[in-house]
Amino acid sequence: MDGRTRRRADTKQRLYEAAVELIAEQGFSATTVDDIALRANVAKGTVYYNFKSKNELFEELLRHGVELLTAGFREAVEGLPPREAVGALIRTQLEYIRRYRAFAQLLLSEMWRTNREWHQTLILLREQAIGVIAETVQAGVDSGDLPDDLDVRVASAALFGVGLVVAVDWLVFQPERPIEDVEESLKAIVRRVG
Amino acid sequence: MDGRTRRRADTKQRLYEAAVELIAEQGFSATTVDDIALRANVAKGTVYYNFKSKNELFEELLRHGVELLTAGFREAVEGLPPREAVGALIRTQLEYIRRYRAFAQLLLSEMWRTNREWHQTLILLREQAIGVIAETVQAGVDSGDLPDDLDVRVASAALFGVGLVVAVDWLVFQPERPIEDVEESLKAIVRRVG
DNA sequence: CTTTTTGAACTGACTGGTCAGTGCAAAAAG
DNA sequence: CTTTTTGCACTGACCAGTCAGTTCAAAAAG
Repeated sequence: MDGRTRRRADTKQRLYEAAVELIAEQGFSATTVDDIALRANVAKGTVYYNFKSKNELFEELLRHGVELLTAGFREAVEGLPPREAVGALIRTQLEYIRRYRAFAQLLLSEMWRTNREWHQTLILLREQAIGVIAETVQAGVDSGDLPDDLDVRVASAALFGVGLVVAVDWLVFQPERPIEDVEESLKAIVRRVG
Repeated sequence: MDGRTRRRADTKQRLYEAAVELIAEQGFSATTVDDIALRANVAKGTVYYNFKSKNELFEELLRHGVELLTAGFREAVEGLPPREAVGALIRTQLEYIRRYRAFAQLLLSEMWRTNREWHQTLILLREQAIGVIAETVQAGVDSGDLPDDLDVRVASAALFGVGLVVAVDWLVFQPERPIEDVEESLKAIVRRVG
C-alpha cells in the first residue's frame, strides 16, 4: 500500500469513526453530513469524494463493523472444544462491544427496524453473525454437550441478541462494573446453552 | 365523558398509534409530523392542538406504553408465589410485545440511545419497569427459590432486556412461530432465574 | 505529473411549527 | 319546544429554517 492509499484509508477510517459515534448518539436521520465531516476533521467535499452518499457511508460502515465481529468470533472458537466454545463467543462479544461500544449501540438501534433502505443489508449481516454462532452451537448439540431438542437457529439468534442488550445496557447504565462481572451474569443467565 | 372529550381522546389515540408505527419503522427523526397526521387521518394542525411538539408527543407516548406494561406486570404477579411469578412476568412481557409490537420495536431502538432530549424520561421509565421485575426477583431470593448471590438489579435488567430482544426478534424474523415456542425457548435460556 | 483534499457557495426539496379561519355539539336564552 | 350563542376541536395553507447533495477552483500531498 503506497502513501496515497494509506492516507486515503486513514481518511475513510476517521469518517467511519465519526459517523458511528454520531449515529449511535443521535440516530441516522438526525446526524448530518456536515456533523460527520466536522468531527472527522475533514471537509464536506471529502465525504463525497470517498463515499457516494450518506446512505452508502452508513452501509459500508455496517458491513465493516459486522465483518470485524464475525472475524473475531471465528478466531475465538478456532480449535476449541464445543464445551468451551460458546463461552468464548460470549467473552468475545463482550470485549468487542466494550471496544466498539458506539457500533454496538447503533446495531442495537437499527437491527430490528424494518422499512429502511439498508434493511436488506442488515438481514444479511445478521445472518452472517448468527451463522458463526450457529455453527458452534450445532457442534455442541452434535457432541452431546447441548440438549438435542434445542432449536439451533433460535438459540443462536437469542444468544446474539442477549449478548448485545446486556453488554450495551452495561456500558450505558453501569459502566463502572468490571467486564468479568457482566460475563458472569450473562453466563448465569444463559446457563443452559452457554 | 361527553362527546367532545371522547372525540378528543379518540384523536389522541389515533395519533399515538400512527406515531408508534411510523417511528418503529423509520425512527424518530425520519418520521415527519405530516406522516403522522396523514396516517392518523387528521390535519397537521390537530397534532399541534393535542401536543405541544413532536418531541412531547413522543415522550407522552413512551410514558403511556411503559405504564401499560408495568401495570400488566403488577397484575400478573398479584398474589403469585415467587416460584411462579417470574414465569408469569416472562409470559406477560411476551404477550404485551405481541400485542404492541411496534411499541416494543421502538423501545428497543431508543432505550440505549444517549444524548437525545428524551433520554432522562427513558431512564425513569426503564427504572419503573425494571423495578417491578426486581421486586419479584427479590421475593424469589428471599424465599430461597433463587440463589442469594444473585445481583437482583443486574438480573432484573437482563431479564427485561432479554425478553425484549427475543420477542422482537421473534416477531420480526420468525412471526409464524407460536408464542408457546418462544416462551419455551426464552425460559430455557433464562433457566437460572426464570 | 496524478491523486486526494479543501472550503465555500449554491440549490431544491423537505420539515417543524404557526395561525386565521371553519364546523359543530352542547349550553343558554326565549 | 326553537333559536341563538359559545367555545372546543380541528383544518390546511403558509413560513422560516435545515439538510443532502453538487460544483468547482485551488491547494496540498505523493
